[in-house]
Amino acid sequence: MNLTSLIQQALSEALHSQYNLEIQPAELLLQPTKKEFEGFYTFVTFPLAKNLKQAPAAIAETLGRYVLDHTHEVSGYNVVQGFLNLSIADSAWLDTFRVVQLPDFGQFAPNGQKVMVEYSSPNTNKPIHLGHLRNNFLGYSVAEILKANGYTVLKTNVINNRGVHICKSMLAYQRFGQGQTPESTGTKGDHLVGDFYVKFNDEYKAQVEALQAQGIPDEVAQKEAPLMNDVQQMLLKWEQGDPQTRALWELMNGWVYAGFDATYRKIGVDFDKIYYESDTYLLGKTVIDEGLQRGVFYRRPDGSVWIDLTAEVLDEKLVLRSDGTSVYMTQDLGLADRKYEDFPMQKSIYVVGNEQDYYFEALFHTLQKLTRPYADGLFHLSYGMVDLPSGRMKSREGTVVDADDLIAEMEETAETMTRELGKIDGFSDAEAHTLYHTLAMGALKYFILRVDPKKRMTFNPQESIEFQGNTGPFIQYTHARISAILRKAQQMGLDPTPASIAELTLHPTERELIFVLSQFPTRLAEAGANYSPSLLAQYAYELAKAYNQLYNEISILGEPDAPKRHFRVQLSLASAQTIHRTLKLLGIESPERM
RNA sequence: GGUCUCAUAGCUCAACCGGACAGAGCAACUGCCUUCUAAGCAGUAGGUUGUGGGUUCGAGUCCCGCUGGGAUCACCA
Repeated sequence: MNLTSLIQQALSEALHSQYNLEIQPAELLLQPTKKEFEGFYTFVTFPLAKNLKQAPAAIAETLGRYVLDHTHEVSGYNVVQGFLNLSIADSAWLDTFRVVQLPDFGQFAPNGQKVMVEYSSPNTNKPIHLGHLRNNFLGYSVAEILKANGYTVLKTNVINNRGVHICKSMLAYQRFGQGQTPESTGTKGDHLVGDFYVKFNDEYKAQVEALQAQGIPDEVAQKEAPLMNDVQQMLLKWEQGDPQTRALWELMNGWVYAGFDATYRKIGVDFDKIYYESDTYLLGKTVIDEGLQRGVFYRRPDGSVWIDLTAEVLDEKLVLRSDGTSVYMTQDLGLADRKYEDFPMQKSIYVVGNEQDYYFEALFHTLQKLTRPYADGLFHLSYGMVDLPSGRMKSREGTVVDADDLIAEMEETAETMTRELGKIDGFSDAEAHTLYHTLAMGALKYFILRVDPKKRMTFNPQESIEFQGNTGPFIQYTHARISAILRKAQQMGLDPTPASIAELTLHPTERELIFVLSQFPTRLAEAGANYSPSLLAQYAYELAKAYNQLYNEISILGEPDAPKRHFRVQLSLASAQTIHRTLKLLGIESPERM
């Protein structure tokens, strides 16, 4: 039993014996004691005052007395108004530490539940940019966190590889591509295709302006521009399976996939299953028929199909166009069924920006009305947009921060700083470059993941490459620092593996560190329940901080007393391992040296 | 206009069912490397939590109003 539940148990008994009050231990909430007070755990007695008809301080005093007398883990208490602060005996801290050292500490047993996490879901026209990075980092981390919480997780990626937008790139390539390839131009495939998408928009804009100059009104000009007609033609050909169109489509998509793969590998995210929209976009039509038959949907005179969600405080939503072609909703209905066939899950998480809150609400309500067995487990992990200090990223204004560029820049910074600090003595070139990449990704991922996913965030390129303070590299540094100590300990013949620990008097920083270490499972569970990597990012920071405080106050290898020295080496090992595990759940690597 | 959402130190972020004097980092200023990695540690300064009410032992947190951002409400994807 861990310390928290032990104390809850004791308090529950105290309430029973002193006040004849029955409260379940788990309902007696403890909070960490504020630093300015003595103690580690605080129990608030205000809520009990009315019930027990006694002053909060008196209740705290009574409970404190009882717990101190009956629980040997509690070594003291003090009362401030209605706050009961409990101090913990060193022997109890050592017991706690023994649990922390166990190999399965913080590893939740399989819970038999399946969860699908869909994330990334790019569009094959656009190389990955900063906004996508938040999606990728979040999705990956949430999936890993859920695994650690005992779920069986399937990571999926739905690639939006068809439609008008793709035809735009294809058309521009046909007209202006001159047979270029990623190889011939030395450009990553996704960037090459993205360039043609931009090219299309430029040419199209020019045509529209030319028409406007002839006095043709805006809307007409936009529709009548020859390029737009050509795109519609091409889309039609694609849908009819025209071999030439399909061949070009496959060629260009192939380049994009290769480019995405390279980026995914670089940022360290992966998927168990990839869905291509070209394979699934027709699936929804049978769902439409089913919905019509069951009266969930209705058809308007023009042939379009709708669902009435006004009772859900939404609106009437179109689910199929009057010409019988799919809208987004149509596809997602079909895909939802397909996902469940492939992986019968209890939960299905869609990692998508909060601009689509309304859409997902409508989608989920629709699936509810269709009484899908998985409908209750659907969850939209809605995250806030990433702003630049100058405001929102706008592709039209060229203010989009490209992921590949950003990472390259951060690697350069990492290299500069590492060299300045003279930290690469004894590194081979390859090792040094691995380190720069590890640090760059650590800085970037931590910078993005430490913010509550639900909140909109500002990405300041200057601050994201800071390596000091509350940053990824600070935590990585702590890991490297501990690794150095462990290497030295090994040379000295000190065995860091868990062994019997003598009864010791602990230093305050040791107690604090054990306390933080012991919190790992709780924090992991919270992060899982809230789908929030930021909780773990914060935890990693607290842990690194606690270790560094200890490091500065007491000597580890220089400790003359052998049992103490041995204990501190073990404490160091447990700290390094827990930092490593926490960072791993965030998708961040822990270097041995830096 | 309807709906949703956000507003905390100069900047970027915290604050677990409502709990103690609202915490970190950056930036500014002070100290600490002949001892395990100073990408570190310790400290100073910085706040009427946008604003006005309400609920209660207690409100950054819950409710209502106001102000100011953002998103969304397509037979676009």
